[in-house]
Amino acid sequence: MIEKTYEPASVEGRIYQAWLDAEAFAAGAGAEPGAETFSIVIPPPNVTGSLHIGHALNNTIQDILIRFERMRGKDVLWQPGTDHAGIATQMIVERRLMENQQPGRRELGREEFLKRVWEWKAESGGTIMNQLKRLGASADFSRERFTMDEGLSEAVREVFIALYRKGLIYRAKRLVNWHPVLETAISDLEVENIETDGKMWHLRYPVENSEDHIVVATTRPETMLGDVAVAVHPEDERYQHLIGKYVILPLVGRRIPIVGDEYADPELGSGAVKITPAHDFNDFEVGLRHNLRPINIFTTAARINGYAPKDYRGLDRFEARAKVLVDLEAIDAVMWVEDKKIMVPYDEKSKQVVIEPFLTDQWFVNAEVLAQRALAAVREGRTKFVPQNWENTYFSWMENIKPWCISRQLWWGHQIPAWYGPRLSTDPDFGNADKGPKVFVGATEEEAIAEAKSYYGRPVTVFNQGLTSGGYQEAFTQFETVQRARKQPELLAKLKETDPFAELQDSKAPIHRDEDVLDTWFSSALWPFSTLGWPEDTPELRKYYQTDVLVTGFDIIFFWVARMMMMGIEFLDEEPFHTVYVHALVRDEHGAKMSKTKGNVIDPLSLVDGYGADATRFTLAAMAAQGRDLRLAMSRVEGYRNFVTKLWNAARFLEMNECRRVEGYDPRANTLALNRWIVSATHRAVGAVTKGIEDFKFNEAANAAYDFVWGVFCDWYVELAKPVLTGEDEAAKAETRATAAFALDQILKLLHPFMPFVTEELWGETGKIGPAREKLLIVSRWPDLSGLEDADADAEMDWLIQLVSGIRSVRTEMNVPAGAKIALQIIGAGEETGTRVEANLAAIERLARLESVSYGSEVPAGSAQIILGEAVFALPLAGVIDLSVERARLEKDVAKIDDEIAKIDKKLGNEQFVAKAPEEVIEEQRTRRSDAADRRKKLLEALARLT
RNA sequence: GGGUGUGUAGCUCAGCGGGAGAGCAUUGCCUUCACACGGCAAGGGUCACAGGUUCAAUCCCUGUCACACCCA
Repeated sequence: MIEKTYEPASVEGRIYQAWLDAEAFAAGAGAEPGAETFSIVIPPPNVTGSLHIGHALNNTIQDILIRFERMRGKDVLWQPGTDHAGIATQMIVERRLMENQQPGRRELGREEFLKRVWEWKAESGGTIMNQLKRLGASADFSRERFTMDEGLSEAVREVFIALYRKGLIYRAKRLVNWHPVLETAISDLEVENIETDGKMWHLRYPVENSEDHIVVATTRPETMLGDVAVAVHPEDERYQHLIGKYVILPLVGRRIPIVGDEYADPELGSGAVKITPAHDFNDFEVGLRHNLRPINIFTTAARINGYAPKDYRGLDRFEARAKVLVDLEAIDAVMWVEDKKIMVPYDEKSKQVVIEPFLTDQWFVNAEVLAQRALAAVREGRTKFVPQNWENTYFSWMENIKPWCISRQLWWGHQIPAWYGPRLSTDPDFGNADKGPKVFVGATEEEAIAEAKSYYGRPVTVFNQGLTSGGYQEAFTQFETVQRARKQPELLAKLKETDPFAELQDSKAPIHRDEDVLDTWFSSALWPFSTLGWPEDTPELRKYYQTDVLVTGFDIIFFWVARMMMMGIEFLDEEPFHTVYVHALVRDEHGAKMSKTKGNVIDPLSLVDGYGADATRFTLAAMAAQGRDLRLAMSRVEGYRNFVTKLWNAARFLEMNECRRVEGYDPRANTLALNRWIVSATHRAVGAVTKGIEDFKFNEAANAAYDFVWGVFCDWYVELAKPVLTGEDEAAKAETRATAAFALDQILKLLHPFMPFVTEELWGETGKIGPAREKLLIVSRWPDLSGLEDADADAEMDWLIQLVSGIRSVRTEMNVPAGAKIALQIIGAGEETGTRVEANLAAIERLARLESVSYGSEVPAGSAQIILGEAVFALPLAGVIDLSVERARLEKDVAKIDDEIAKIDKKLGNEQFVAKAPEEVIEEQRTRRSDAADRRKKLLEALARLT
């Protein structure tokens, strides 16, 4: 027996376990032999994360696609897993250490610290995957991967080395976005520019050997300590005479040139700008154009370093600003100050730390080269965006792609497989500080040592203690000193004088591994193939790559889509997916972005707790219209919870009326129009839902299913079936029972991708009686009712529904008490109407609450009249109804029809319309006009009869 | 400043060249033998504004206004 109420909380866990026990999520589960594949890789969520509503939408969509294709018999893989979220995870663990008053990571050392991170990951890293399970995600969790797994790490090393050898990865000194608290480079995508109330200081710099001065404007006065030039627009007449002259930098005393550069905007401020290449991206470019050597005045913690005057050293950047301003005031160098809205780069996560453009040695991917094929793939349609307009976002980012800084000054991540050593004196770059040390890249230390040995032609020593501790730096310096000395005999002789063994000091070359790790996205970019076993040539890789769809939010196009495309094409010569489905952002009811600080976050798990996973999923699907944000209103969730209940109760009703599935039931053999119709209507619904999912129009699919199940099956089929089920005609009863059970089966299948739990539960319940179920619903076949359309039955039921609705409307408008049974008299019925009335007599009587149905030749006086087709359906209510009310009702109908006729006549009377509109449109208008005219005539007759 | 998108019923949103739709909310009736998380019925819209294209515009084009987001 189906329970009286459906309680998601008590059902969902059990059903989910049943799927797991049946291994229904495993790659290829339930597939037809030799079926084509359908695969999706999850965009890997952060291992530190927990499920938010965006994940819920993202994964609901993936699960709908996966369950749908699995039911269509495809060989399906949904690959789950998480990424290691370098910065976020390291921060969490460091914070935990601090909170527990344990030693920090530097005291612990790399190895011990990493042990702690792995411990934390083991402890709470599974959170988000477990939360996905509560949503009903049918990913193959037996294949769950993590970006730091050995196999995936091997993929990272392989890719790094391959790109390095191709020259697509290089090391360079560049300005990067620097996080001065974490002391690491971060991606430009992790920076959020926030408009802030700031100030613009106008500073006066004296021109050398002159009474003249030049005024520069800046929002960051402290960076003046690192100024190396002043730029003016080359065509700015005010300053042309100064180009080539020098100013003396106040407080510092440095003599710096005035250069002409178009970067200086004559309209802005004074038209002159200070140039600080080490601390501003634009200034860096200006510096390159004018061969200005950047002066970095900050330490990695954004304190003033030794390149600035003594008085400022050790101050942090904000203290330095205050002091610089005081000191400039003192020499009267501050001309004036204005308030100004300025864009300040903040760390995107905390929005607390101001990010610093910082000049350091980092590893970069030459993304511009990799981007070319990734761009072509989309331009040439091998990978499509849905909705298509997201292509523009992809193009604009890819076309303006910058070198991708992939090194991070962290410990948690894939340590860069690069070792450094001093250069040999024979090296063309020997002694060139800008070129940095000699680099050896290898998958293992052995490989790196081998590389180094062949370079040095002598043994090497590997220093692992790090640059700061241990003797590496010392050994490096000694090696270089000897190398330098070898070039100049007198230097060597001098060296030998002080140290007889000096020459031995380059007998062993010191090398040292890069301490830094790679950007997390470097490994995420490989996800579509590294999770399938690459670089091994595995069966899974051959089978499931190329994957089919990447489902993602638009904010992630740059993060994942672009990088996965570049890497997939580079290493597998094929795009990682043929379709990118970009879904909406979930906002709150009023359209605001959800955020913890605003406190308007809707926790998907609390929705699951309150309304059930099915209602939560259905809501997200039903609201996932393309190209629009999704405002989540609780009333909608509640509405779909009601839908789940409705389905449950309908199934319960069928069970109570012994609507069992029948072995060998053939819908083609149905005789009753009611049954032929519901099969036909189910066929239509299957078509609409199928098309919706295929086209990624999940809202259309969900609404089609909703309308059919509630609006057609429950509201009409079940109601119309009631008289049959309680009637005497055993054959009709048997056919209706079997058909109802059959239709419910199709409904369960149709709804399964959206509402997996309640449908699987009902599948089980209805499987307890009648023929045994062969398998779980999750691996059952998607409905195919082709050939079961039935236009005659559709027409008859449409007529019946119109008749019943018509009578109901009149009853209400005439204030006939709901409980009162009334008589119906039919006048002027043709043969077809007569047949239809007879065939559906019981249903008409019941649904319209009639006590009798009879035929007459005249409409009884004082009747309410319903015009349907050629016939008049009269409700003789003399004495009960108010004739003036009935007249008003009919007149209103006439007015409506008149309006319509007038509109059509206007069209048909327009010569241009008749001449230019397509024939079928004109024909349609003519048909509509004649139908309307017929109806109008009947209504007028009915009105005439009233008097 | 550049780009993208959105303005349709009180609210949340579909539709997007030829008959204005749904859910919720509202109003009235109904404790009818699955379901009050229900049933039946009803009211409610110059489809932001102004031009244009077209035989025909809520839908296409241009502009204006408003809002949102992305990139500088």
